[in-house]
Amino acid sequence: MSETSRANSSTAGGTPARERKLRAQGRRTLRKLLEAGRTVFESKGFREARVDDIAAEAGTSHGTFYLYFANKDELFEALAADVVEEMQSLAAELGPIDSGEEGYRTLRDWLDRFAALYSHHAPVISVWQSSDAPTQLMRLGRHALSDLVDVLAKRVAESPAPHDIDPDTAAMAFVSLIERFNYLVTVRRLHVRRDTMLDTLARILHTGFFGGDAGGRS
Amino acid sequence: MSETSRANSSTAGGTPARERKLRAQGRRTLRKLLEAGRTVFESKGFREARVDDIAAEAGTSHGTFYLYFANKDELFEALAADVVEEMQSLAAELGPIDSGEEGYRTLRDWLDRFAALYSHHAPVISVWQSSDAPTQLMRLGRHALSDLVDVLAKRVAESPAPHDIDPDTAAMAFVSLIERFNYLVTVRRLHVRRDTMLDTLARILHTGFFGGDAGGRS
Amino acid sequence: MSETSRANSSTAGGTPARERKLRAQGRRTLRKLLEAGRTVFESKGFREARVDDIAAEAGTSHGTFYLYFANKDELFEALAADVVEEMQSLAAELGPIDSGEEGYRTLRDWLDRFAALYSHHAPVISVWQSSDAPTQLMRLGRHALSDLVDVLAKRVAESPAPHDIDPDTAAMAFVSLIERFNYLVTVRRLHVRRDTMLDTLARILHTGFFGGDAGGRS
Amino acid sequence: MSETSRANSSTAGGTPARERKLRAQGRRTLRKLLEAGRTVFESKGFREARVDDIAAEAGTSHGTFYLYFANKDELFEALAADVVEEMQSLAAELGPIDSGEEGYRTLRDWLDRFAALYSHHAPVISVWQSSDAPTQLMRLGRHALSDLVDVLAKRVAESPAPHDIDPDTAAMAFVSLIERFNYLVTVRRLHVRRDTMLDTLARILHTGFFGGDAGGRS
DNA sequence: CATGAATGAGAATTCATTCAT
DNA sequence: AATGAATGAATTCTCATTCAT
Repeated sequence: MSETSRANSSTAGGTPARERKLRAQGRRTLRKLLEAGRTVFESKGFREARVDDIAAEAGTSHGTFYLYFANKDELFEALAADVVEEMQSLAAELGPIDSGEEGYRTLRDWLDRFAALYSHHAPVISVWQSSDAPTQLMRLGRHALSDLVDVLAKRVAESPAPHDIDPDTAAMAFVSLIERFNYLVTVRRLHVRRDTMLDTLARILHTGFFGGDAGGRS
Repeated sequence: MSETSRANSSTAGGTPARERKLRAQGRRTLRKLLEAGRTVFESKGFREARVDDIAAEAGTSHGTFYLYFANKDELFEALAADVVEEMQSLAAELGPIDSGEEGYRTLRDWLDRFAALYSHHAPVISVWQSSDAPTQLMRLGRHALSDLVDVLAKRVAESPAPHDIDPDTAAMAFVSLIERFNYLVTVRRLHVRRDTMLDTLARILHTGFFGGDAGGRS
Repeated sequence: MSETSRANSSTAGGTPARERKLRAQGRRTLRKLLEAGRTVFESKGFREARVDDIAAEAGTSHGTFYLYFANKDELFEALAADVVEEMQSLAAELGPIDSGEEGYRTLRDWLDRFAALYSHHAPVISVWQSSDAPTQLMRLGRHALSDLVDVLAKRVAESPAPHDIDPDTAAMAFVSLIERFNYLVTVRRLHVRRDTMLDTLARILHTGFFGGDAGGRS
Repeated sequence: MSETSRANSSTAGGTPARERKLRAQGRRTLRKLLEAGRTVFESKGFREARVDDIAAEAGTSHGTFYLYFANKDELFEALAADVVEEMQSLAAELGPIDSGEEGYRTLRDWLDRFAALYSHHAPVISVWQSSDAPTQLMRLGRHALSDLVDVLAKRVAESPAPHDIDPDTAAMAFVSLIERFNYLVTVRRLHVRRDTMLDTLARILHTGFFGGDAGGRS
């Protein structure tokens, strides 16, 4: 069950697209452009992605792009909308984590889902985390992650953590760790076996943040 | 003692600078350009930084820049050289971390030094971690951090960590956490009190990675 | 009959042009740029020709140029391709020159055709002969002329020339004379009546290189 | 005796130099700059020659150049002055060429001297012949060569040349041939034995322009 | 005298965006 | 709906020339 539900992949489109009613062909082109955007943003980053690259990747012409999006930012936003939403529901899914084995499993499963989400949306998320985006767009990203931070802060606060741990700070640290780690694996293509990754991260996070007993020592 | 010794800030300069003999004034200008680079890279990121911005910040003219560096990359490299070196010596400083209170203190001190290094070199480090740099430059960054990862993997392996933790993976997670956290604080200007930050991170990392006892629960 | 057939003037275009499919308008612009190149190269020489000048002369904007050619060199090459070809077929046309009146007429006709070719392609040829072009481009020119030198060497060797004449050297001398003379006339605008020019050159060359009898002395 | 007398190599210098009285060291630097100019102009042509290149070649600093010459043009002019002078005296040396063996020898000797002059001054002359120079400077060149053309026209007119040869046109052709041929040999480094070259050119020119009997046919 | 330092007017090129077919 | 064509602002880099030490 490591797939987050993302039934209706963004069919939004930018301002130009919304001002017309799209027919079958139009919707197809729109989808191709969104997909192409994902691909190109991932490989080149936001600034380096050329509208031309995206159009070429989508197999349409340069001008067509502007039939659907007012500019690059809008395409990005369309992609980002999805992510924000998914990120929020993922945050919502994160229930209390107790310090026992059950908490460990809950956490591990959740990390699995987070990894799945990340790997699909890496292009967008990694643009957020770089300073490589117009400030405008970065605000989106901040919102997406801040929900997560809030929930995490609550979970940490609930747990029997050491007294010198500040929940908000801890939550930020938690997000830092998983965001960046997934970035290394997904974007920088550092190879780690999925199981190893989940075992290790879950154990560390459970122990470090949620009072988990480190269990059988080696 | 939260300041790393960085007496001799890079006075290297790029190819053009090395091909001339600099007099007092020249050396001064070189230093101003390096400093300006740091400033501008920090506020705008590598790609968005204009050579013009840097020159203006340094209070020199456009063309003067090219008297000292062949291009933006070279300026960046000059800055990076410093960081690589400091990062390596910081890695070397990280001795064994035991699971007791002494290990905790060692770790906390080291994190303090890391934060100091980061805050001074944020512009450079944050460029490395974004995909926002020519691949050429990123290799530098990879080297700098991989030393750190290696040392950490060794320290984790030594410690009485849970059996399902893979030291290499853990090391990556450790670096992810501290790099990104400091990024948020330094570049994104998220406000956290220094003490809170050190207490929280040290406690979490000690507990999560080095078998530290979480100490007095709340 | 002093016009060489050059029906299909180069419609090639540079790399960017070849990567798009040109419509009627595009082809027109391409042609205008090529023609503008010819004009500007002729009046300013290769190095002094500004891409802006060429664009202006073609009545298009700056950026449009780069829709058709990657840079000045490519435009030049497109022009040069034509010349090389024409030069080679002109070389092939040069049959044996006997020492009698018929040889004289053959030679005079050929010089006429050479002059026609030269006047149309002066901008390109004169760039070749100056050291004023990237070495890359000069190689093209060397090939074009060396064919001519080869044929001429053969013709001179066939003719009853004095024993102390080296055919290869003579061929070079021949090409030197006609190339430079036409340069002076075409590019430097030295005024000489066409007939006078052809009469004089044909007579001199026939006598000097092909054993022609100087005919009725004055 | 194939060396033209060029006892007093230009010691003129540009405006700045003339406004000061040069002492020993100054004169030495001036000479080094002139020599460096020759070298650099030869290898790169006028436009491509950088003041920096010249200064470096002369072993002085950038700024020093401007102590002696107001700009690149002036350096070139200083070099050219010599050539004009030598060219004129070489023109003056060219006496009548009869159609016999004596005329042949006279011509051959003169060509030898021309070749010597050319090889020493190739940088300057080849700049003249390219369109690669400010029009200002080219006028100089035109003067230098036009003297030669005038003398040659006279010599051709005197000789028993065919009636359809126009002396002025012939003179231009003559100059074209020898200028360009020497260019190929000197600048483009086409290898031809000196004797072969002189024999061939002298014979061709004697026969073609001065009614010389082609002598022993092969 | 000599030389390092600084300047700024160009020149080439790229690319997002608008337009016409 | 699609696409080729055109544009021009923005950017990097070069280099002749002037200045200060």
